[in-house]
This record gives sequence, structure tokens and C-alpha cells, in this order.
Amino acid sequence: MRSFSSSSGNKYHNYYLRKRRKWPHPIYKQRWHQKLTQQHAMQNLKHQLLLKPNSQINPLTILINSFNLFNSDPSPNAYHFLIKTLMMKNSHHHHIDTLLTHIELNENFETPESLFYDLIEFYGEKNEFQKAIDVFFKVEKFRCLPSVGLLNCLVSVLCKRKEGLVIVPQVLVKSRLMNIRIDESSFVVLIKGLCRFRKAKCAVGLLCHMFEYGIEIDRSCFSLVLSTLCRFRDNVECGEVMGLVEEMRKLGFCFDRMDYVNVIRFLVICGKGLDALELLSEMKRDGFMPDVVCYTVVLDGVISIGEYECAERLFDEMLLCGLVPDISTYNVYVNGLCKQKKFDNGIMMLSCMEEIGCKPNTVTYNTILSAIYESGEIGLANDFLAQVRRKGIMLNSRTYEIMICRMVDTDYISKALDLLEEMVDKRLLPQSATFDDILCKLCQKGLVSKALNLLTEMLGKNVIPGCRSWKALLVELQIKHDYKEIDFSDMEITST
DNA sequence: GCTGAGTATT
Repeated sequence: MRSFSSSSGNKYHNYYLRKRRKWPHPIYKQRWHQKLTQQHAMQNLKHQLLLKPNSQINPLTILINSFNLFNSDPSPNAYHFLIKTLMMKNSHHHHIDTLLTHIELNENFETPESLFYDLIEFYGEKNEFQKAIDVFFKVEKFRCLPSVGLLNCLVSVLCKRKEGLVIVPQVLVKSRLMNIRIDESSFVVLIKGLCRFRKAKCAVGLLCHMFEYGIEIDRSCFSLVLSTLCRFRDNVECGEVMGLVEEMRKLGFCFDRMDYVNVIRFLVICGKGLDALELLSEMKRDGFMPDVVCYTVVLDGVISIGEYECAERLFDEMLLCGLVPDISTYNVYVNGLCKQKKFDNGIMMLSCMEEIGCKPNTVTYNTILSAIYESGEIGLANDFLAQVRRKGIMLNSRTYEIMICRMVDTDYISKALDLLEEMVDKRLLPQSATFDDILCKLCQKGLVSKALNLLTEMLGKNVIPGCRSWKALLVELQIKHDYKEIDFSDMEITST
């Protein structure tokens, strides 16, 4: 009772009366009737399509007949439905054009934009970009007023492939004739497309344009461009990348945690460990607490440029912050010790790591092993290797490659051959470079028949040498024999 | 609230 007399109840009551007065009974009823017949016709259409899915009858005829049966005109929805059905059938695509021509010339309804969204995406998936573009520029002939959303749909379809991306500027220029105002979302689509193809520099250009035209720039867009810039460089020098980054910051882009990490990693890759360290400080000042991964990246950066004291300080700082170094952090740290030839400290670190529950892995052992080999202390290297083997640590292909490389360098070719065999027996695939090292050495020493034997054996195990080997073999064989006399028959390559 | 897309051997 109370709700009936409430103001909201009255409002609805009045509204209902108004509606009834505005639309007299008969028309209302007529509309309702029209809707119902269209529904029946639609059902009939669906039934017909289901009944004869591979019918040779023109789908347009089926459509018209279905609606004629109920004394009604085909609705835009019916066309849309039929076209969508045809899209799903590979052999029926050619009927789509017939239907479109019919809508264009023989119908007079305003075609819903959703049909064109579907069409553009459909042609996009088939990589028929020109057809997608044609559809877009013809929508007005279908009495449809295209929105910026449809343009964005077309642009995003084009941005899926490089050959589409290059047509986008022309499409945008032409779309101005249709009175479509591109907005923030259009720029986002474009920037995403550019970043997909690593065109970070162009993307920065677009950001600047957006800024000039006062279009609001979403920070995720900035972040995407930044990470693309840092990851793929777009053939740009480190300094130029940093210049672009600076430009973005001038446009008002504030780094968040991940943005800092991306730029820091980039600086490390460029060999600018100290700049990375500086940015780490800035990150902290900005209120972002670096995590273990971030510290590890910077630690790696300063170690690779030989700033070992810096590295020590950074490591301590990380511990003071309460962060727990992980295996990668320790590996980077051990690498630093090894670079300083502090092998004993490195080996001591192994037991420390065990104690604190961060077991060294193959990377840790490889780091130490290869550093000792490199230093020329073969005795120490062999002792260490024996220790590692005793512990039952799994050696990986990298370990073998370190050892083989060293044996080849120090002319212990038979030892290298043993290691290669052991490696292959353990089903570890040597890189072609490692195989090349041995083969070239054999050729160099004039042991061509041995090289050929090894080649045959390895090819049998599906290990393929690189071009360095082939070159060395050909050179050697050419010197010793006439080219045509060589019998390659037992070295036939069956797989590549 | 938020953390994500990021780390180690040449």
C-alpha cells in the first residue's frame, strides 16, 4: 500500500499513461505483430539453414523466401545472422558479397554497425586487408553512419600484420573525409600495433602527437612504449633510447616500479652499470622498494663493468633491506668473485649457500669451473671438476662445452674427443660451435681422416656441424686431393 | 592496498 502511493510508483504510472497516449493502440499492436512475424521468419530461416547446410540454393533466396512466407520483409538482423553463418562456412564465402550488394541496392534500412565490425574482423582474420578496408569505406552506401569505434576496429585488424600496419596512415587520412574524429582509443590501438612490431620510436612520435593535441595519454600506453623501447631498441643506440625516455618523462610520464626495472635492465644490457645504479637510487627516492630481481639486475650490471666494491655495497644494502638473495643473485655474486679470480672465495660460497638453504645449481658450478679454466689453472680446475663429479652434480651441456673448449685450446684434442663422446652419450646436444671447435682443430693439425670419421659418427647421432667445420674440411681436402676425387658417399646427410 | 611483463654461465 505504502509503495503504491510513493512518488516513484506515481512516476511510473504517469510514464505508462504518457506512452500509451503517445503511441496509440493500433500501432503498438502492429509493431508487436511485426516483431512476432519476423521472429517466426527468423526461426524458419535458421531451420532451413540447419536442414540443408550444404544446399546449392542461393542463401539470399532462402532468406527472402523465409520472410515472404510470413508476409514480412527481411530484417537487418536476419541479414547479419545469415552473413555470420556464411562466415563460418569456408565454401560459402562468395555468397557474402551477393548479400551485401543486395542490402546496398535493394534494401533501405539503416544497416547496423555491428555487421561491419564482424565483416572487418572476418576479412582481417583471413588477411584480406583490402576487403576489410573496402567494407569500411563503403558503409555509408549501406545507410550506416560509421563511428570511431569501427575505424579503430579496422585499424586494429590492420595492425595485426606488418603489411597492414603500413597502410594504416593512408586509411586514417582517408577516414577524415568521412568526418570521423580519431580519439584516444584510436591512438592506443595504433601504439599497440607499433609496439607489436617493435616500432618503439614511431610509438614515441605518436605519444608526442597525442600530447600536442591535448589527448589524454594512459600510463599503460607509456609503459608499453617504454618496455618496447628497452627490449627491442628498434635499431636505436643506447643514448638515443635514453633521450626518448627523457622525452616521455617531459610529457608527464611518471615511472612506476616496473618502468624503473625495465630501464634499469636496459642500461645494464648497454653496459651502463653505474647509470643503472643511479636509477636504482632514484627509484628508491621515488618511493619504490626494489626487490631481489631488481637488485640482481643492478648487481650484474656493476659486476660486468668491474665495479666490485660497488657490488659488495649493493649486496650488503640488499641484505640490510631485509631482502633474501635467491639463486640468481648468488650466481651473479659468485660470477663477480670469479672475475676477480677469487676462486677460493667462490668455492667457499658454495658451502655458504648450502648452509643458508640456497643450493648452488649447475650455473653456479659452471661459472666457477669456466673461470678457473680460463685462468689457466688446469690443475685446480680438474680438482674442482672431480669434486663436482663426486658430489653427483648433474653436468649440463654448458659444462661440457666449457671443458671441451678448454681442451681444444690447450691442445688436449683426445681429451676433448672423450668429453664430446661422453656428452653425446648423455644425450646432451653440443652446439654446432663446440663441434666446430674440435673439427677445425683436427683439420688444423692435418688429422683430416680423423675429422671425417668424427663427422660421420656425429651425423649418425644427428649432431650437425656449423659452416666453420665444412669450410675447414673443404680447405683441407682441396689441398690434399683433387676436389672431384673425394668420396662423400658414406657421409650422406639424411636430415638437416 | 597490490606485484605485473623483470634476474644468473660466453
